[in-house]
Amino acid sequence: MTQKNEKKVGILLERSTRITKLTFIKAFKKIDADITPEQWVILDSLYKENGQTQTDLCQKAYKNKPTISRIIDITCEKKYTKRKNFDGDRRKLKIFLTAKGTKLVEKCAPEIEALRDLSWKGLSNQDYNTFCKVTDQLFKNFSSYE
Amino acid sequence: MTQKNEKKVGILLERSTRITKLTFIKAFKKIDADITPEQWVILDSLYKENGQTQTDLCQKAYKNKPTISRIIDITCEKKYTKRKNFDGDRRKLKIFLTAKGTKLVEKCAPEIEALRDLSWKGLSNQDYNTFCKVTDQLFKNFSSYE
DNA sequence: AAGGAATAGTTGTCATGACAACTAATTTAC
DNA sequence: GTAAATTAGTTGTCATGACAACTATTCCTT
Repeated sequence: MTQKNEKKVGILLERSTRITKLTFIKAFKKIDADITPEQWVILDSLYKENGQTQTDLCQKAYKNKPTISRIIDITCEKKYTKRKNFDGDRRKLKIFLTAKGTKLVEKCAPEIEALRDLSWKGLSNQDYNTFCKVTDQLFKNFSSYE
Repeated sequence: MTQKNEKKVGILLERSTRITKLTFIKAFKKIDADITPEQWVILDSLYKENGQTQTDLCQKAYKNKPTISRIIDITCEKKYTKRKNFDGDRRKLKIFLTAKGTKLVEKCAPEIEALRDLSWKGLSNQDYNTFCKVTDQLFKNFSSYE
């Protein structure tokens, strides 16, 4: 394991995550979409399944509740989403994409698709599968830390 | 490529990055070290090579200049680092670890080492190599976007 | 030598992410 | 039925990260 100890998982992940996010930022700017990568994650999730609770969104996006709440504040302000009461449980809210939000998602989808294609260029299905395996295992390994 | 398009690189990276960072936060708390993961990256870099410029640190950490400047503001306030003038170029500063900073790095090192070991548990050298290859390729792929 | 371009670092602003704490509502245990 | 525990979402605070803009300094071009 000595060879691996020369490489830090953190820096590899940070680097990749950062440039991925930066590239998404550029893409949105390129198509003149007023949205951040993080907001996109939420809107895209709602596009697939509209009317989710904030807790649903948290879990899907691996984000914490305060962060989700704040992102939704902003997407509501931009009129991309709307908060509605959840029938049967007064604590919960349902979050809906607006027509404006739906339009935006559809506008962005081709460019994001292109980004996805770009990201895996020069890599095989096997590479992808190993990447998934590694990220899953990292998640498991760190989930057990204390 | 249709299979891969079901999976988004962003979310995989985000998830892994987040839990990695969270685990580092827990580790520092566990050993009662007053430091964040991001600050650690800077201190560790200085431990290896003391007296670097901020730009050096930026490049090594894949962070932008304002962020580095702010992190160093805080590490200076905590007395872990000190800014000094760079002989021969009045624009530049050299950043040094203090004795307190050095002590902190040495205090943290075993736990961070243990985290490193934990992170790769259940994964092979081959997995690691593929992970590196994938993250490098992602970096390259996105660096070419526009 | 002079002026333009590039560089090092800083400041402002906004967004996101972590933790802690809180309120209100629901669920669980007795 | 009641009280304790848990849950959904919000607010506060601090740290980080992005972009834009800025000042001072150095480098490059003419």
